[in-house]
Amino acid sequence: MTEFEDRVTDVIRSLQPGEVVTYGEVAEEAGYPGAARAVGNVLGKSEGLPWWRVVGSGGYLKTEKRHRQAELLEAEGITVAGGRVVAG
DNA sequence: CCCCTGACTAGAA
DNA sequence: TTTCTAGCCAGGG
Repeated sequence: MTEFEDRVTDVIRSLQPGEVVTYGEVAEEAGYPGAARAVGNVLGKSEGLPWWRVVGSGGYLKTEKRHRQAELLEAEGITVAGGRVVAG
């Protein structure tokens, strides 16, 4: 477990139900601005994390599990349409 | 160290 | 709107 993974996992685990952030925001909060890609890698490697609360730029669901992600997000009161999170 | 890949992002054509 | 390029960080060969 690297410090990077430690930071990223900590940030993601601190997310509350209904809270959605982007890979870039997670990377920035973790102290690694620009490491959005590495954030995605950590999400895929780590387990037991609310990965569905992390989306792409603009709220777009980029993952292969976007269908599952949409269901999980809607289960938390978040609306997903057109493959992206609807803000409002 | 160098090269390629990946759940990324912003800018330009 | 779609396609391509440049930048960022981490991991494996």
